[in-house]
Amino acid sequence: MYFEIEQQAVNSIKKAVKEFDYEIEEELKLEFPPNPELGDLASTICFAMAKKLRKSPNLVAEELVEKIEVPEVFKEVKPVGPYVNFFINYDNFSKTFLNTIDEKYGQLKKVNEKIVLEHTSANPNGPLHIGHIRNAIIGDSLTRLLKTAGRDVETQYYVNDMGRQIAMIVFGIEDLNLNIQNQAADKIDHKVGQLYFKVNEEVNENQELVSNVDAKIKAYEAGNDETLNELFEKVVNNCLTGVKETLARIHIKHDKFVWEGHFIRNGDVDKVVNELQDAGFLRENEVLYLDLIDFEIEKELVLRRSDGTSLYATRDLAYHKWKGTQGDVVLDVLGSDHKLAIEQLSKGLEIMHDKVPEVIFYEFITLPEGSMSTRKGVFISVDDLIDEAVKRAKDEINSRRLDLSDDEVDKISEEIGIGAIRFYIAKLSPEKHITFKWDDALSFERGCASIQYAHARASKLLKKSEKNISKLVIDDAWKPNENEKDLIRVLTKFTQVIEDSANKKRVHLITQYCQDLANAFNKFYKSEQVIGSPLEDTRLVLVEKSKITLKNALNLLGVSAPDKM
RNA sequence: GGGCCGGUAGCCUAGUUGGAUAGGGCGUCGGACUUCUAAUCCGAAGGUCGGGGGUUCAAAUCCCCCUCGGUCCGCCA
Repeated sequence: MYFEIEQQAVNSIKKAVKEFDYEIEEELKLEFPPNPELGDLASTICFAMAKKLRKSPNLVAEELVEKIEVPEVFKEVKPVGPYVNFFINYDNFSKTFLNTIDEKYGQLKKVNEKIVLEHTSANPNGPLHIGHIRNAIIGDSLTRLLKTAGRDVETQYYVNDMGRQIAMIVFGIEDLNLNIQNQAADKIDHKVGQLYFKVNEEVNENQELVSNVDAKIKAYEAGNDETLNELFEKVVNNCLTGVKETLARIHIKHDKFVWEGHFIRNGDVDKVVNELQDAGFLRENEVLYLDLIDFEIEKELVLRRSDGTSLYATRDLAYHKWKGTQGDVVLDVLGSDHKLAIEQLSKGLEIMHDKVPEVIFYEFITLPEGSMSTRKGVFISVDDLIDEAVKRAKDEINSRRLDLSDDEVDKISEEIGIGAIRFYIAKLSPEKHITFKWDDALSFERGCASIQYAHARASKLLKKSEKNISKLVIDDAWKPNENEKDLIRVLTKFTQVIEDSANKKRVHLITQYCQDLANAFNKFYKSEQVIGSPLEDTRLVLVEKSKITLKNALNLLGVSAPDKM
């Protein structure tokens, strides 16, 4: 519906512009004026026209507006300084618009584009910590956003089973007599992390052990020792089981888990090395490396160690080459510390004429004391973060509601706790560095809880009315008042916000929309009587449509919309 | 040393393809619960957009210098 009104406005401008000696070069885009008093849509075309016509933008705006035939949905079009502003006629428009909103509101038309999106991909050497969660939340929110914007998205978790970390753990089990199950922790991934930490301490004290770890890496890569292979796989699967549980709790599920070892066993890694060799970009100097000096990257990319084994980058190259065959776009969510690595990798892919990934980078989350490290055992796990969030939410509910059953309290505190975490991460633009503080992350004033609260209020109201919502009809004579108009105005923006955020691949724009929508709804709720008002049915429809939009908007962020709070 | 990212009210932050009074939130201060849940609403105070130069009719936004913080420059991943 929004796109249709925008189109009408654009057409009316285009038609009017024909009366001037001016060619429109680019596709006309409208924007939202900074506040509703200035209208609902605005065009900036007069700046460009002014240059060609050698008149002031303000004058052009006045002349242009005179030529514009006002389309029916608008009440008026007027020049405001250099802008041409359109005012929606809410008396006519509101009913038609609200009737277009159904459960699918926000879902845009399918576009023919398959995206392979890799996110999280944390090493399976311990539990997820709050550094990883930013990757997971950005990746998952982006997936939801892109799907809603009509793209076909497949998510992948790249499993680093061949790295030094897993070899360390296997070494700990085989040679240091450590056992995963004996570690002091509840969850299996935490047990793996504990064991990894212990092996690190041992190896740090006794550097000769490093060669034993190297031997494990080499043997696993060779792949002839069945028992060893099984042990590697068992360690990784153990850890992954715990990681998947954590992700599931914050509503994240990957379509595929792709093991890097796969690309060794199927020969893709060798093929990649050979292909680059044939292309003439490989040099040898004990190690085999990719020389990128011609591409203005001074740092060479090592593809084989002096003992012949491959490196992370080698396997990643094979993985990305394959990913390029699986979709139209390869999208990676990566910490900004990977910038150089991915640049090198992209050059490698370019040399092979393969698809180069598009990358969403995010800056680190650090603790006030400094950065986190699984190796040193210094981190806050996502499980601990969730537990704390849910606990705080529970205290909050218990202080407000005494009429709920224990089961209800548990369910709601889980929804609110998870929401607070996801919202906190999603609302910041990814290039912003975060110093983690509990109180910032877990705020229930405003923030996510107030949005969920708006939804709960809407639910309660609909239930309390005891009417058959699907049968309600909007009063033909309804002329929305200011609070109603403000709410409708925000509702119309939803599809535009989705399209815009999806094009920019920036999810934090959605959080602001959620906040705006909740604010508009809460204000309406506070100021206007619904049940018992002469406009009861009409307002109930408005409440229901707001509820749907709130729910769908929260869903883009992986946040659930409770019916009670 | 070089590359990349960030610095916006007491705190967190949006806006960075140049254009409307720099938009939110927290906190502070003052109001609103006999009325559909006050996790709410209304109002107010609070800004040298890190600093300095420059380009422009117009700069938080573009260019140059400086500064503070993060990060990368592994035969780690």
